[in-house]
Amino acid sequence: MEWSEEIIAQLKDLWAEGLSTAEIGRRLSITKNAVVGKAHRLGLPPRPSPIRRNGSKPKAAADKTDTPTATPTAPEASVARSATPTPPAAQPAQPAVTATPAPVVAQPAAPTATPALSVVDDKTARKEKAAPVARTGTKPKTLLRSISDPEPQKRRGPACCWPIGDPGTPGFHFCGATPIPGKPYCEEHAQIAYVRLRDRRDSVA
DNA sequence: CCCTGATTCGC
DNA sequence: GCGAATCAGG
Repeated sequence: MEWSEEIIAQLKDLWAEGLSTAEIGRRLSITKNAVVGKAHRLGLPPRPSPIRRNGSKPKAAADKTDTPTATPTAPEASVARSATPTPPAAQPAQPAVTATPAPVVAQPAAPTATPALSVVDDKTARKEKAAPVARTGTKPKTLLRSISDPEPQKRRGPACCWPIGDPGTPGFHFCGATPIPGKPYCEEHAQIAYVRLRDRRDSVA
């Protein structure tokens, strides 16, 4: 895996967005393991992990240089590391949600120089069976983050909010095309935006 | 069973 | 450094 700056940037962004590792992986056309592994190496803030491995390892007992209980006066500043910008309506991305289409807030792989778009259908191959219609009540508005918005929205009509480029980058902007009624993305991007779960199990064998 | 993320370890 | 395998909790 060629972890270019762009990919890493996207990973970070997606990670910060609160997407699950598997979700990010799907979007970047990589495995969740790769995502997690890289995320850790990058020193990204760990997200609510359901577990905390600590028992003994049957595989290999990594005998480290014993860990003394040097407890260095651990502070308590550990507040909610999430501290998400909290978008207008929809939640950032609740990992707890199951069978959910791609979080509207999250920005998928930017079409610009991103293999995901070309390969995404490879593993995800959305059959378009279950229309990822926004959950009743959860109206995905055009939640723009605190990014530099050159043109907020000249037009009043809805615009595809598919992110082009990376947030924070000078050339960053949104698709802006006319979205599908009921969806925040245009038909083109809606296809790749809404990726249903339960699919990459069989791919890998 | 499904999902999730974390860690370990061979490469 | 990378990621599959594995572990582990909901």
